[in-house]
Amino acid sequence: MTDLPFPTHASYLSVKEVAELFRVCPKTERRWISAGVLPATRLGRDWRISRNDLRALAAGRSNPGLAHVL
Amino acid sequence: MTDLPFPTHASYLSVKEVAELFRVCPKTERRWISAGVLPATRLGRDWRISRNDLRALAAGRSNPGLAHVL
DNA sequence: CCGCATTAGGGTAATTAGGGCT
DNA sequence: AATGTCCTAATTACCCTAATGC
Repeated sequence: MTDLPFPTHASYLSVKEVAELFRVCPKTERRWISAGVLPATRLGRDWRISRNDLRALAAGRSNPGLAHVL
Repeated sequence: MTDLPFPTHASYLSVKEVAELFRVCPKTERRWISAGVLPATRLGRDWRISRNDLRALAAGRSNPGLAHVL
């Protein structure tokens, strides 16, 4: 049911994909990257976010629901 | 047939959306989050509630109908 | 090399979180 | 004790244009 906006086996996600998953504006996500809150790698012009770093971002505390998705 | 206040396939919901679903003030819901009654993930400034957690909560409260919708 | 499509980045208005009070 | 309303500060979303890659 709750389809992921990216392949389940993907290790690196685009800004757009992460934005869709968490329902935030891509711009906000780029702000997090600029602020160093969300680690990301620049590939050419755009950004790639690693799944592990994404977990770390949201899993500051216990997040049962997060494990199901990431 | 009841329209949900959020996209059908969304994995994460905003406080506002869940508040509309339960028909409570967003502030009340944030209090539930603070109290640990409702698991949630903080992304930047905002909170996101996992759909799975919401299902679990509904099921735990013997609310099969709601759990089905979620 | 040119045009098309997509993403990044800037500025501004709107929304949210949190505290105090009822 | 718990919920809802009012208020403020900070963050976010929407608008646009420029830049990059294909």
